[in-house]
Amino acid sequence: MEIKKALGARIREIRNSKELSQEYLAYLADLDRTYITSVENGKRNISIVNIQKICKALGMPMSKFFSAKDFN
Amino acid sequence: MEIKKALGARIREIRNSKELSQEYLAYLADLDRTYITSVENGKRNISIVNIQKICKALGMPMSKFFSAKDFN
DNA sequence: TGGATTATGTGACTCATAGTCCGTTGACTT
DNA sequence: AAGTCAACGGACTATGAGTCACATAATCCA
Repeated sequence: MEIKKALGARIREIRNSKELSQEYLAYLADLDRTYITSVENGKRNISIVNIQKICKALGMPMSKFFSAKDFN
Repeated sequence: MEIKKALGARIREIRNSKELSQEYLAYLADLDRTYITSVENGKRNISIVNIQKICKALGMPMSKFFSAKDFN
């Protein structure tokens, strides 16, 4: 899968597993709700700083975030 | 360590272990030579597409790239 | 049924910065 | 001296960050 889509899908997967809304995740990560939407839908080429923000908000270290087989 | 610096240090570590010059890595990754310099020195907020390009050029899956303890 | 709320998606926009391309400098090597 | 490598700077263009108004669909409940 294309990397932006893989990353978005991974975020959505974790967010759903924790039963967080996009809006609440956005609040936790200090990002805009619509920005989270577009990232999850693979429309943004997100940078490392925002990846880290989202990982922190999801309560997951980046090492674990990227340990999914999508990133092999 | 701050994320941009950690990521730059990680790239440099792997690049050196493979004995590649910045210029040759830039060529492999289809990026600019001066850009690799600034990324390695933690000055750039690199995006996921370019992280993937560099990982491919280094011959390392992103999952392994981020498995270093710097990213916990 | 209909209106209120919640969650998500989209297009368009501004602005800061990502990223390129030119060249220079200094350290090290042969 | 000449070559390689890393770092840096200026000027430039491309693009990501961040936000907004608005749309859609689902759910709940009066």
